[in-house]
Amino acid sequence: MLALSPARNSARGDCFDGESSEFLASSCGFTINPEEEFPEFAHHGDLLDIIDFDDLFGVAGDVLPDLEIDPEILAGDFSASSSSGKTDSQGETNKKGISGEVVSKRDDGETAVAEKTVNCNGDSDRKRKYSSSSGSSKNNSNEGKRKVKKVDWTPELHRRFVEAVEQLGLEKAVPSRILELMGVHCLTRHNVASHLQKYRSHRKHLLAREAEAANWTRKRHIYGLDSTGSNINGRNKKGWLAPAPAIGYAPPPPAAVTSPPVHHHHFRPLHVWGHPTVNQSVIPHVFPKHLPPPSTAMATPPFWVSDTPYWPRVHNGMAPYLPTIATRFRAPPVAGIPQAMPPPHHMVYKPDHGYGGSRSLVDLHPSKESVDAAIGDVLTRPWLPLPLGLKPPAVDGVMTELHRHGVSEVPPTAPCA
DNA sequence: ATTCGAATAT
DNA sequence: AATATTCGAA
Repeated sequence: MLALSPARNSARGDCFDGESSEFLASSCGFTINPEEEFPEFAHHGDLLDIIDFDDLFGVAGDVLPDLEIDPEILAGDFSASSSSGKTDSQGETNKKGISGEVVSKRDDGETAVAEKTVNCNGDSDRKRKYSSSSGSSKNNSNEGKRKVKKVDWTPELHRRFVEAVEQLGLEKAVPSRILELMGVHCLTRHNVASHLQKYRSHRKHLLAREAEAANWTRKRHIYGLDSTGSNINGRNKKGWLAPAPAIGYAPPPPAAVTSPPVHHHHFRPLHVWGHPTVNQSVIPHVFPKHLPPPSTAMATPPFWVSDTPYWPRVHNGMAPYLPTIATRFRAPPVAGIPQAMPPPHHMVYKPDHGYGGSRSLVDLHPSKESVDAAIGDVLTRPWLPLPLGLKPPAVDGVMTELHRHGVSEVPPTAPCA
């Protein structure tokens, strides 16, 4: 019987090291598009018969990764793989053993973590249905092998990715190291590199915009919204969270009054998208095998509600990705700004794949800096309306204070337009 | 020879 | 838009 595990990357199964696989398995998603990849079969229909789509896409639901099969693999051309065959790409290909077990053949030797046998076949039973019977035309030896074409970067995967990046520090966050730390066997260095590229570019973008926005907002926040599209939480729609300042920037203090009950988990789960905010001192070098399931992660308290650094100290050199303090500035909820209404507590996390994480209520509490800035603004431009929450002092109080300072006469008010 | 990462392709 | 592949450079 021919197991149909992909050359590398399996849709599910033990994509990760150790025990975490259960919940992470779902993260190991790849996509397959039978119609596209097996045109010839599509006509005959036997492929369709063979494949149990329900099984594939239905049951597992969102968890089940989509698989995209590489035609060449289907054809049986295993070794050649696709592409021009740069040494690079092939090196990481996992070949499937006779048993159907995937043998990792990564080219970066350093990996120790991941080598614990990556069996990206956890799902092999299901996949097997695919290619088995329809023999490959070219090379029967590889019958049924499907090369997974695309990796679906699920929130969990991304989380691991980000965590790895954080642990490494942006400087050292190169694909091979990230891969290592992630401990996801079904990924290749290329997969990671690609994701990294996107990740960086998103960040760059975000940072640039945020800096700009912060600037703008800082000056004009009394009037309204930040025009950037970033929400006040610093996360864009896609959830590529803007990084926290690298150095010397203390996280905002927890909100005193409004802060919801916060639980301090020692192994605080991470936000799915963007930068997980990990307590570096607690998180093991290797990704914890007992990472809590996504559901738990969603209830995660805001990053700064902990004694941990918001952002791992990063030495420099990665300047392009480092935000400035200004970029972290958040306009306080002031007059005219819709965000004044705090979100319900349950909105801490949004499990959609939309990469959109929302922060908890506490997150919205203006930082001291923000408040100071607001006050500063008011002092600078007293003619503008006061932000919500700021009340003018009572006349009596002012008078008293003036008297105390030796001012007994106050000129008549000259109403400003 | 390997790995990175920007550019480019799908 | 997301991911893969290519390709020059370190």
